[in-house]
Amino acid sequence: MEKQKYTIKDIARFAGVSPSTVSRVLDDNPKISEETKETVREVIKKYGFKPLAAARNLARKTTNAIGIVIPHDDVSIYSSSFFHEALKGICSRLADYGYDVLISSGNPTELDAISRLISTSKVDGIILLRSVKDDPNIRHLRSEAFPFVLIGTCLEFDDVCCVDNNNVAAGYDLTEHILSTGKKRIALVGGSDSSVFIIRRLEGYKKCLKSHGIPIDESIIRLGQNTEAYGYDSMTELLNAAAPPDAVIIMDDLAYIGVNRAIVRKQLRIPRDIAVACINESGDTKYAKPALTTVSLDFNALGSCAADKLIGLLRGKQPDEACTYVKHQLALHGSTLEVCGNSN
Amino acid sequence: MEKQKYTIKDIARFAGVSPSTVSRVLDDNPKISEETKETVREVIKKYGFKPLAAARNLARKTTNAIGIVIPHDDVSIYSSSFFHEALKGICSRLADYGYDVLISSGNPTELDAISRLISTSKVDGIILLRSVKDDPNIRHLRSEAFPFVLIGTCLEFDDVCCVDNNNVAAGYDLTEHILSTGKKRIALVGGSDSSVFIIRRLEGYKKCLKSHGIPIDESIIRLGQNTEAYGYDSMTELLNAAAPPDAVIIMDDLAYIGVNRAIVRKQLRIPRDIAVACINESGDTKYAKPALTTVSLDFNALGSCAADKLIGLLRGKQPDEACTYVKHQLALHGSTLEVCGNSN
DNA sequence: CTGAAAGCGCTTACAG
DNA sequence: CTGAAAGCGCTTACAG
Repeated sequence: MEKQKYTIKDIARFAGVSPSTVSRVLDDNPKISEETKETVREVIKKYGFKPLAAARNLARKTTNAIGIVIPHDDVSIYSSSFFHEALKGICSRLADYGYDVLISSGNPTELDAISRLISTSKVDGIILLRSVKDDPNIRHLRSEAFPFVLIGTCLEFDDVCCVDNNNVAAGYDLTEHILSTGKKRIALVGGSDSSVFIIRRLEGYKKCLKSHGIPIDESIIRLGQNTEAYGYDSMTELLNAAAPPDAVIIMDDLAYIGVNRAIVRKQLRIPRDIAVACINESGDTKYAKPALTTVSLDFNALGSCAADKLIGLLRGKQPDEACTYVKHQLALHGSTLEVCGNSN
Repeated sequence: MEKQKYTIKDIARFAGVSPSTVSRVLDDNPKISEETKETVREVIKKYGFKPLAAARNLARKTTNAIGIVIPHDDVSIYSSSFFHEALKGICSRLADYGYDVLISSGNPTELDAISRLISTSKVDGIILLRSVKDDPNIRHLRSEAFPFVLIGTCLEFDDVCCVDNNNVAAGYDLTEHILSTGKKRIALVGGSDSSVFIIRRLEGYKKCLKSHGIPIDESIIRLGQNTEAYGYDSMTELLNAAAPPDAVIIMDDLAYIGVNRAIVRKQLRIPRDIAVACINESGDTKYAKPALTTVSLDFNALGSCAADKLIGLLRGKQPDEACTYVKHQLALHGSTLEVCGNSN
């Protein structure tokens, strides 16, 4: 288990140059002649030499790592594939830049984890996987002037670097599509209205109705929780009302199962009696029959884009815009389109 | 943004001792007098001094970090809360030991990520979040004699350090409970029979039937995939058969929705016509009506236990047993017990 | 119980 | 274009 077999000195000796030169070759320093580089590279390769991170970091006074804190209390953030996908996007992009990703469980709170990461100078920057209203983590990071990027949207400060789905556009596009199929009365179900992303999807929905001259009926907007139970109860109420909707947009994936159950129970046909669409597809929505029209959100891209942006910050590049939007995809299927047979 | 304000030299000067002494106080070295410790600690606290990790690691020739690789292709591993919970367990326990957790996306393969972690000596050990049959990762780690712990069970080598749920017991206990309610014909649905944990749950089921003198009917065992579609199709077939089961155990959470849909469609009463139970509860199973009897698996404990075990290995402690089992919990509810009203 | 000194394996002005 | 030397901030035999 001799981990670090060779040091830069060994390589220098083998290659007949000085350690300084080896170091520069490692860095691809343009001042070194191609000839020397070739020789040294061969030796490096031959012996499988890898510079020791700790030594390099100490000499450079950098950590070459960024930190991530695991949210610990919020089921909705990881119950879909968000957490896993975003993490993957972050890690693989940062690996390209040669950065490590340090992950810390927010113990006892996320703020503690963040303070620890900063004060022990273990990371050069932080990626936040979510934010809440009046977020203490963001406040702390700002007050420390510590480089960070938020995945999500920050309502309080408009200079916070963030990467997000364009939730306004997602809400708008889906509404637009459903209207184009001839439906007139689109209900909204599921997702907490204290979540920023839900608020923004709602915004897009309203904007679209307005632009079509359709009045907004608050009685068919049911934002509460992203759970099956909430979806079932809300949808049941809506369907039992005097003027039931002819379409429903589910605002987040987990509510879908409940909404669908309410519809099945009423023995309604999808999409004839009621069109169904969902923002944020997931395991739950994948096997719907008829296939479910969704807005699919690319969480992996969210992660890699956040990584890009943070690296930019660390290199002193001021971002073009504080918030970068990642493209979403409208996936049109039988639940809003009268095409394939209903094989329930 | 002056991250590292003070060095050990500064603290030594302020405290009127040598850097060596400060270092020893940091380590709580027993040879240092309590008096000196007190003084130095106060200074450390006063200036908020934290030793620079890179310097410490270089001097100690250790990384104080362990690595984790994100599985990238297997939906079933993270679609439940497994990934998130296990990660949390690992991180918070390792933080207690003062270890960092480095996370790497398996890019392009997990094996690449592992090789990278080892060859750049960025971590002292690795925790594997899963294994497959004839696992190349395990083979590589073994051949390098690199310390690692597997979350799961390794069938090939019995000296591999692992932490797992006792899936045999889980299958056994649940079967036992259902038999105790008077049911006789228990079907098994969902979960891939190439997964080790499914194989072991099956083993427990068979063992229990055997011990009760009940013959095993392979025709009511449907192991294939952990998906809603597979659950629905299998359950439908089972219910349409000449001798339908009077109970069903769903072998993994994602198949539950489909199984339930098949039962609802047949308008069967739960548990009177058919008792339903599921191994591994999740978001999908939480809102069932009547409430679902489940074996709940503590993924967080799996993570923290794996952390304990790896730290043990790194400290040269040979583990008492290669495989440690984490306790599961049988949660008995209306889906197998004739108690609460059916509010479906 | 404590300190002076060497060393961990790199990087980087500085000099040539 | 390259090398010698100092330094990054710790730890740890060694000596007392």
